[in-house]
Amino acid sequence: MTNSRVRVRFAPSPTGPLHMGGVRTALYSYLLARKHGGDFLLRIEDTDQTRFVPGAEDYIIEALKWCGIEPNEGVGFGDGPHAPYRQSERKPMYRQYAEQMVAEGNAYYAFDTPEEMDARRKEAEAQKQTFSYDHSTRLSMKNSLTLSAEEVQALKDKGTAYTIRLKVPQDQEITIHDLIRGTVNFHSNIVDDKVLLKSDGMPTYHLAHIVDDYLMKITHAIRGEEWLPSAPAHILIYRFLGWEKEMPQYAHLPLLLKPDGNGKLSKRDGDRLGFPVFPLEWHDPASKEISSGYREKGYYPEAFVNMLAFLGWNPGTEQEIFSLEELAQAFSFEHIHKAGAKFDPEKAKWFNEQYLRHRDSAAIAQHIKASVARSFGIAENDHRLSSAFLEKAVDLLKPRVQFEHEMLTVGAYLFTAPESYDQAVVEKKWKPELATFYTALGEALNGIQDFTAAHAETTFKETAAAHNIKPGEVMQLLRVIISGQGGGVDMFGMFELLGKEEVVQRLGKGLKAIQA
RNA sequence: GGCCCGUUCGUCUAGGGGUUAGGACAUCAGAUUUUCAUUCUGGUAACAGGGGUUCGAUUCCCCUACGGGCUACCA
Repeated sequence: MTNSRVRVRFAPSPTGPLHMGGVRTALYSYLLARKHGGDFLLRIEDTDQTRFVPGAEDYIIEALKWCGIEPNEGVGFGDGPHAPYRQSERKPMYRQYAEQMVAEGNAYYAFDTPEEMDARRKEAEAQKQTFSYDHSTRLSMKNSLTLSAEEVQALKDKGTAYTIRLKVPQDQEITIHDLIRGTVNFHSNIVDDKVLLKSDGMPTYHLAHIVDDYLMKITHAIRGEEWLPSAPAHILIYRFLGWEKEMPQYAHLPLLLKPDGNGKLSKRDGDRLGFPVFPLEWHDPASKEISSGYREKGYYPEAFVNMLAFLGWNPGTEQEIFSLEELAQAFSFEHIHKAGAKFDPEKAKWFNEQYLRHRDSAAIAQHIKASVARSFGIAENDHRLSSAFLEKAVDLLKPRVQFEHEMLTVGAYLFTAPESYDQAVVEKKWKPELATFYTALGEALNGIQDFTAAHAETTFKETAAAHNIKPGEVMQLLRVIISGQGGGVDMFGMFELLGKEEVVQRLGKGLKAIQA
């Protein structure tokens, strides 16, 4: 195992949209593969036909693409040497391994019907116990352990539905070596006889993932902590199949927890607390319900991935901003925290803010151009849509927002003249005798040849001085007159951006509105 | 209930037998910006509890408490 090529798989079930915890699992898997120059593959675990959700598989593929964590092998990514990568299409491959275990006495046929199982469970429940199909009960059930070979054959010939169950040996210590948790011991008596092959002929997760990991030469299996309790059964299956030496190294990741209270992060928490739990917006085909996504909320995929990487992992240094490539280099299991991490939506926003700050203004300008045009009804040839104008606006707005789309709301006054003026400021700062000053200022501004921020500021100060007015007395109201708001971007920078005509025009209009 | 995993500031975490227990988010205060935001500076704030082991435990061991996961012919 040590010398073989690193091959890591991400194996989600297409039962709905991939949630951010799943994306994190995919990310860590990708990072590990990338770090070692190995393979990262996507396998779709669709063995439960009753839970199939249309669109879920495409969603998973699109989400991985958006995040930039693309498999180099598997469903949606050109398949590869081990095709097919969809377990439903691999159905014929699994049975023989289950049968092999039956033949060798490590598994058995079970003919118990769902109704019979239910009855047993209810019975146990009545006595405040939990029914478990295991060493203690298997001899009281209807299976090839309790039935004669002839009876079993007769049942099978009749077409009676049956499952194949793992025959867990008694009184054994099963040890698993987890990459994150170290050695974990289980007693075999508490491991139940898991179903390996369902009555519809499909394998369960337990059998399927092992057969596929073995066949696909997987070296590392990274999955959520919820799988730790079934890991001993998985070890047993590898052992019975004679594949223990080829068994991938398991890593059980801590869970993502809700921001408030306790418990694992769920879709509900997102709705309740107003943050996305899915990478992409999801339209549920059955309920028609829409769940928000990081992409649609305006997150950069790089920021989303960076944030996700830090939920349970750290580089051991104080650096927090990492590109995907840097993450791949720095990634290691030693730095994965063992406890679950409460998700903090505020920090997620902070990551986006960092990426926005460092993004090239020209790129942002280009990116928001269409929505600026749409939001403010600006025609294609208008100078406000020129890259020069947009870039300056972006520079002004950049330190004030966490998302690009906020520039349109926070900085609306840069694109369109105000319709109303902050009343509180007007009441506080307006005095009729100031009218002469503002009128004079308009004229002075209009006289500037080169209408730069610096010239506008000088003119403003000179005009104020000439009128015996301290800048502080008229500054904020001037801002309100031009932008409608008492606060905002650097004022003279805004003047330069808007240009002389616009500023003078807004000044005249604003003054009139205030005096009215 | 049983089994397993876990527990450092409000949150994400670093650290590790002897430290002023470090950083980030959030928060508070000051400076800058005559505003707001940015930026800068500073502050508040943590080793769950109890036993060991040890010259010395937050760090190692045990117990307790608390939290989480699992306990399906779901993954």
